[in-house]
Amino acid sequence: MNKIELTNVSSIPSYTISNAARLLHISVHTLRMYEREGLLIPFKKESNQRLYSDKDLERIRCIRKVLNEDKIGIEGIRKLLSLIPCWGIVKCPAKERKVCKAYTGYSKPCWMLKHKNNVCESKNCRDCDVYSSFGNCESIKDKLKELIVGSSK
Amino acid sequence: MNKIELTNVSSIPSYTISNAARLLHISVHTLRMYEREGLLIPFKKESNQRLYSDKDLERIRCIRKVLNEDKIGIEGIRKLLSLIPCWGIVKCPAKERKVCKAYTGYSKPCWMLKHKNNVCESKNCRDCDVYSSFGNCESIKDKLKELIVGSSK
DNA sequence: AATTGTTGATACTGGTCAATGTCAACTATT
DNA sequence: AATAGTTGACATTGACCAGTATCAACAATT
Repeated sequence: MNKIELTNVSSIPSYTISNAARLLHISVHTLRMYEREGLLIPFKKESNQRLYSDKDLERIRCIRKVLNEDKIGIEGIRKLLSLIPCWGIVKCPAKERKVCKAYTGYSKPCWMLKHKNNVCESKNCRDCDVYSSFGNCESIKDKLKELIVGSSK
Repeated sequence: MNKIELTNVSSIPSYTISNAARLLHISVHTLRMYEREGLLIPFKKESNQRLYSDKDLERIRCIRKVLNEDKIGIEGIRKLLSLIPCWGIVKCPAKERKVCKAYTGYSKPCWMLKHKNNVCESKNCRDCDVYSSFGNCESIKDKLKELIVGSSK
């Protein structure tokens, strides 16, 4: 099911930053700003050049919808993202959780932190399920629904 | 444990709106605005007069911190509040969830909706644990930590 | 060689919105 | 009767910020 979604919207990073900006009708600068603010993790070549996939573009459209239509600022989005229960998604051990700022903190999404000595260390955040929880606009709550079953009656 | 917290900060509604405004150094108008925007549910007498408790004041201080320091707007707070997994807190049956806008929607906290034919119908939102999940500023994530245990290793 | 990319800094603009003020008509408290 | 509360509407203000623009120095792509 996740596999299907992944193939429906291509995750292959193929657009340069200027091409991506043209497709989205925004400036190159704005794309870099989103990245600096922690909302976006584009693919990077060895040369450090950014490349964007269709999935990235979808995420950016979502960011812009929230910013422009819902009138929620970048700081607000970051707060929303920091509510994503990464510990439940990547199944990090309770021992690691205790000292992890993604678990104990409240202001930054996990992928903005330097993760050392835990299950995330070897992971690439761009490809992580936690980061993708914001792939489309309602997905954070959908992820909560998945994780919190509550009464099964 | 919850009992202790409840008695530490009084939930007894004792301040009139003008007294509450004076204590918080804001205007009466602002208090009514927060209420209209769905961030606050003051106690109401039969005569419709609002009364605020110390717990209410604490919540309002939290709202103002998020608004003024974190620079998240009212709409953003509402989005945060609508992420509270009420279905896991009040243990509403799966059958009810399916047709409940608090579960299916993404933009309004449950207490802003008219709830009919479900477990919430008889409840007073002001006293509900869901509404209290925003009693202090970090409590939404803390509630998620409670509900999502993840790996128990 | 020319284009397109990278970094970081700095400054400006236009629009949005939290908050306040004020008006009017009414009701409850004291 | 006077005070303090309620509702709704409408206008204003001041601050913030998303987005753009433009520097400069440099590296990679084509």
